[in-house]
Amino acid sequence: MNTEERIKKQLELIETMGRIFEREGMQPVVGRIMALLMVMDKEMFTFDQIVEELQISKSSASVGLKILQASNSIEYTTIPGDRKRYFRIKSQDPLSLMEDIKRKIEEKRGILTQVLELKADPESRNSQFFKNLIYIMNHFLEKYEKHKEKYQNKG
Amino acid sequence: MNTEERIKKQLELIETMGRIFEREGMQPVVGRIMALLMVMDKEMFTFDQIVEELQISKSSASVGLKILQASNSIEYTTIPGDRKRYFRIKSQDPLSLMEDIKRKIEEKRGILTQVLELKADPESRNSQFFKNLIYIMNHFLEKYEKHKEKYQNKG
DNA sequence: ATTTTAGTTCGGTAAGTTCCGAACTAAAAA
DNA sequence: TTTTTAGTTCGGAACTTACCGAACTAAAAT
Repeated sequence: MNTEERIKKQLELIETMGRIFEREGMQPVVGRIMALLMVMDKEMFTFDQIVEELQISKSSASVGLKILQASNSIEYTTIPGDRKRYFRIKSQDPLSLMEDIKRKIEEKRGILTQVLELKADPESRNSQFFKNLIYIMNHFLEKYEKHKEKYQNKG
Repeated sequence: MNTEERIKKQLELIETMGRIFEREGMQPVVGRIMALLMVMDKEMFTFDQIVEELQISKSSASVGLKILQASNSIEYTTIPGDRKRYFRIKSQDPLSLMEDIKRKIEEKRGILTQVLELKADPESRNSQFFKNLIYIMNHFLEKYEKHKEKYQNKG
């Protein structure tokens, strides 16, 4: 694959990823900024480069970048003697991805526990189903913790 | 806690759960139908009972129930000599919850793999970060499979 | 001192979503 | 045969979101 082909595919991937981020609740422009910062060979973009590359307004870029910073997804560095901000994705601890998933499972478990506590009949069809769900959630959360420990110790 | 208190809390929980489902992409009415079928002591509701209980229009109920059936979240039974449909949540295999999570991780891994393949420099900051993410995803997917097997064998 | 750079903030608009009521249908009951 | 029941479908109103352009600001360059 030559460079030209590669760049074309990268641009396509930005659209695809943008839609995935959108499905997860980001607004379209925000998702595409995130995707841009992830896929291109250049990994630091200035405000104007983002505006130019994605063909969006300065205001959308400004708001979008603010949202991504607030959600801890990107950061910027500055170069002395250069007024521009250079934006890039924030490379957090890779485990934080798994921690997000864990938190979501815990949230669901919390809700199901409340539902169960409020049931008149703890043996009803739904009660039993929810007990099962909670059981499996506990099982996997437990296993997850063990593997996290191992992973952290080994590095 | 007496029955009255319990029912009041159940109604509150419907609102809370509705908002959680909303955050996950359901439209408000759909989320509240789902929550209703989950939390109340009665676990089978007719169309009219849903309309009445949630104070929504018949059209919203009709569309909402169709969406929930299409997404495999609810089902209905009928009673011979009774024209009404009795809707209830579908209690799938509890593992399917974990399978959903697995699929999402796999999807993300697929995208990151594509990103990585299109990078000019496979040792760039972002490339390295993505490699790390993919590594940890693989690690946990592998462990997940093992535990699933164990769980299925034991029951 | 004034112009340029690098953004931010505000107001409005276009598009999309969500929901409702009214009119409809198909089957069962009267 | 007419009426009732149990929904469905359609069109549009009300609201929300997503984005833009224009006006603005604060710092740096000229």
